Amino acid sequence: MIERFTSMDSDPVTVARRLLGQRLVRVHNGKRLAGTIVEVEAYLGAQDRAAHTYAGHRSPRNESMYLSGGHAYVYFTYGAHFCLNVVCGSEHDGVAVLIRALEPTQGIEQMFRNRPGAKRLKDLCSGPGKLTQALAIDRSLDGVNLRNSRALFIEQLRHRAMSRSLIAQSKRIGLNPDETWPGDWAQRPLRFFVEGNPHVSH
DNA sequence: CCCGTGATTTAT
DNA sequence: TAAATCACGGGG
Repeated sequence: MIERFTSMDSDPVTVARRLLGQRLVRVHNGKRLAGTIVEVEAYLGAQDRAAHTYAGHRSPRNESMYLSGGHAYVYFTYGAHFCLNVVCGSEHDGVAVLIRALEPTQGIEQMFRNRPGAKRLKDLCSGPGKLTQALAIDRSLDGVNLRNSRALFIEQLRHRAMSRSLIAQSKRIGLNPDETWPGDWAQRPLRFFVEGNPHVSH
């Protein structure tokens, strides 16, 4: 019996590390689409220049990032892409983990149909916008509870976090260069990925 | 390297 | 009201 991953109450760095190696599952039109999480980023809330909740900012877009740990925060960006975050901590914290890449494990044929143009398995889920397209994740899933939703959830494949030697760290992707950012927020090693896994984003 | 895309945020 | 920004992806 496979259990759900439910330990999202911790800080986003802890949750980020624990999410690596677990399985994201989407059930859409009666089909199961799933993949192993291989790359994530932590966003630390009011103090974090790169977080949507920086300085306590609130808007219709980011409202669900203030829900309690275990909810989904899905937003639309660059006129084309959806990104999926796992909200962490307690209600009002505004902290989350961005899911950046998956290794596809189930429903792969449907994922290719969802992403016309993708040729190789590696093209399917190797980026935050790619994986939401492959798994048919959009704003209709914003705010769902990943602990009890039947449409979107996370299965716990391993009880302990992945071994430290398999987890690599780096600065987060796609942020403004440091000179425009007071402090070192753009440089902090808040991206975590499975060392050597070919499905990590490029 | 460049550029489309459009919601959101920030400047005027 | 207008302009800039953006946790991106795809194509050279």
